[in-house]
Amino acid sequence: MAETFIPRSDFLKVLSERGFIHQCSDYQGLDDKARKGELIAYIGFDCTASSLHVGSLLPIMMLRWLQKTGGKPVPLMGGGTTRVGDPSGKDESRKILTLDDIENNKNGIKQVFSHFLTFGDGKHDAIMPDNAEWLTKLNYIDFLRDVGRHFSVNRMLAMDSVKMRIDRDQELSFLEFNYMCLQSYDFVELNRRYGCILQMGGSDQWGNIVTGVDLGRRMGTEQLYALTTPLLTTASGAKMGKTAAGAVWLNADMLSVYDYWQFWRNTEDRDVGRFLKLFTELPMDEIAKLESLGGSEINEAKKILATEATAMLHGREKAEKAAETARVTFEQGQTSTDLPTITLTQAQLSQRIGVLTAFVEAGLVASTGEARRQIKGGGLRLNDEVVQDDKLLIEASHQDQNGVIKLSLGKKKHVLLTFA
RNA sequence: GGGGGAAUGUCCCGAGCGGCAAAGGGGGCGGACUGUAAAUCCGCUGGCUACGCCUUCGCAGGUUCGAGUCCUGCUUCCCCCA
Repeated sequence: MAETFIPRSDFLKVLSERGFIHQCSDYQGLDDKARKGELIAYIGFDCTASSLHVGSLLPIMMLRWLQKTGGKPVPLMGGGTTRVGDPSGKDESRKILTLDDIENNKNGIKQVFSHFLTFGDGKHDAIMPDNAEWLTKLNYIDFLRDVGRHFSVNRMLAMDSVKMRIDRDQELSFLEFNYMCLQSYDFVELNRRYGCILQMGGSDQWGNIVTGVDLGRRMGTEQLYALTTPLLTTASGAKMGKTAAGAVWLNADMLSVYDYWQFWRNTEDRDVGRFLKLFTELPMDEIAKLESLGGSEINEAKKILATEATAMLHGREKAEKAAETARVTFEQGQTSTDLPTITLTQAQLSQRIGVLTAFVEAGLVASTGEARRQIKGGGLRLNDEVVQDDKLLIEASHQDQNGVIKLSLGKKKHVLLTFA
């Protein structure tokens, strides 16, 4: 952010010292607004998957801080815009989702927000509109006359998201080309309906957001503002939120609390401080202490990061439990009964189960072929013993005193088998 | 409308004189080293009832003992000329 600008509002002060800010259309103007009264701000969320992943956490945290500093957060469901598809930052058009998919995705995504925001009818309570409410009612000719006339195709062509596609000779359909018009219109609509004056988002949204600010001016709203976050990558340059098993989902039914905790626990050293600021609410001086830890002591900071971040999403109790499970598993080398568990039948056990099948059932490997290869590479363990023989049969004698069998892939991934 | 290219292992990029489960990267996973980190080194990276069988190179046919590789038609994308 602008070096010369020193924010005075609580909202911008927090965001800037924690590293949330990449660009703002008018720091001073926004700061003044935030100081004067209640700031109403929105962030749009596309309904392209049935859960958000950690990549969306940054914007969600901004809404949370907004609420904590006296503003009113408006997470906007993109039920309408998702039917069009945002071309920003993508070099190929996305598959067109069916309305059913979008509706299902929306329901999945909604759940997450209640963990981070307080909803209700109060002044500072969050509200969650869906842009399908107004976008699907638009009449084409009316929209062109009232809104479309304010858009300059010349300028739209110059925008990064569009230009990139054109420069690379990649198809950009008229449908997608309209996305920014709809997003811009959302901003105006949210201003009219709720008095929302700020739109936030990732840095890839900058173009779409300022286009909305501009549209507001032309359509006679009060002054609107744009604020974006930096694109979040790990210190080694990887995109945030992708792991082997896929995305780091926020919904517990798609990624267990324990795995979520593990995701944060495995943060690179260099990222610990940055992540503590962005994804926890620990005070800055405490974070400063944690990030100054050197060598292996930084692991303590990682555990705190993991527990704090997990507590915010899944609750303190579950987070502590995940931390304890990890402690028992990694630091004492014991089998915690709270590790992810798969239940098979007693009948299956009595007929004995091939190791390969067992690891596939446990979800640790995708196929028996992969299990075979992992065995060759020494990557599979049964009750902490390296599996040598791919013909090994698992039977009752492998159960511990609690009737549990532990399967591991590598050193970090463990699944327990129980029998009912 | 005419001419010329391209589509490869369902993560991506990308080689491939008719014998190919298909070179090489990237990414990912596993191993070693560590601190559940990074860097580095090594291995693996179609499926299965597994010394065998099955399915893969845009789609559909054809030639051949044998086709990713040759021929025909189709689809999609790119380039040049109109």
